[in-house]
Amino acid sequence: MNSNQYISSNSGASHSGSGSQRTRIHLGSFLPSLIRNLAEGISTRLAKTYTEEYQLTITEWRILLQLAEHQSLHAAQIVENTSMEKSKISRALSSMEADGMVRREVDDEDNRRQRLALSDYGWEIYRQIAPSVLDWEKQLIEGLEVAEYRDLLFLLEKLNERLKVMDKA
Amino acid sequence: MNSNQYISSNSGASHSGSGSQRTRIHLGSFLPSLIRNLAEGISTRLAKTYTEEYQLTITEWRILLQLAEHQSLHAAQIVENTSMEKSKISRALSSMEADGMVRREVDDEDNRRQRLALSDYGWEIYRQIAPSVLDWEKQLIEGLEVAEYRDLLFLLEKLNERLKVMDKA
DNA sequence: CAGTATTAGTTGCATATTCAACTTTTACCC
DNA sequence: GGGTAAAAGTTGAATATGCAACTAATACTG
Repeated sequence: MNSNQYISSNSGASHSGSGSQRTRIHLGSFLPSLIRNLAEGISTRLAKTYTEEYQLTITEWRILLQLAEHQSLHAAQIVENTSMEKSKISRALSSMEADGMVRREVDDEDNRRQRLALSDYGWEIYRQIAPSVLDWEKQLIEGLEVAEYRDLLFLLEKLNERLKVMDKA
Repeated sequence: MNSNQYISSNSGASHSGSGSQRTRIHLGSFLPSLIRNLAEGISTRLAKTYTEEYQLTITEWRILLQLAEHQSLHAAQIVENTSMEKSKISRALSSMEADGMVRREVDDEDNRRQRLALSDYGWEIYRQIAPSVLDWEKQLIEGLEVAEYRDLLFLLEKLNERLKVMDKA
């Protein structure tokens, strides 16, 4: 890692203790904004890859990704994996089922749940979109050194874990 | 940085070249999803800090942040800084003005634009919310080493730059 | 095993968001 | 300068979203 620029922190130099004296937020180092802005920028641009040619919404695309990754899921697992509202997911799934992309079957083991899976048509759409999406991501990543990319994945994961811990507290 | 876990990359081991052979996306290392999920998780949880006690929407809060940071802006600059839709910002500003948080004056130099600024009341709200928001962020960051935090800021910035470059291409 | 609590998912409804079309003003250019 | 293009915001109308209340099923607990 070769970052040596000075960045003033929102949480103070000591990086420990509790109770914030400072009442001014510095956006240049305010994590929630930085991450959200970046996410929005990435999503918006990437979405052009698939919303134009296919009529997928971003939400549907994200669900498609989940189902392609795990092949069989319950809605609650998608909620867990994506941090999206369950009502949002419920409606998106209905729409995707109506379009024939998704199959839903009541789970034998628990009749409240339903087993979700991509249909053949769902897979077909996925296969058509995935390559250009991967290509776009590749371009994005080419802005980073290999080590930086690895570190980034590690850090994102670490923050996710942190979020979970904070939820419990 | 002490990340030594193996993470398979979506863009292939060589990390160079162009044209993707692979048609399967691995969510564990797919940057758009990882970043978006994290952003969503952070925003949602943090929002509880200010939506419950004040009736700010996330959009309004983000605008508040912008105005507190730059003290005088045009709407277009908020669009630029946040990647939000200009109509979204337009309506949020109207609402914020109606609530007395924001002042809008037509810009002398260009009558299409308007000079935006927080009112005293706007600042008051900001001062009431900022501490707990900073506190929450501090808790989040405490999950990282100091060097990791620095690296993260660096990487987020680098990706933003990369996005801009890609837009031009 | 009865009664209560939890969980999975859906839905009503109010609000928020998007896209495109529009107004007004400024910039460009011959 | 006159005419066209571009930019800053606004707005109508369709859609998406979030919250809370709801149904149905399972889990817990005495």
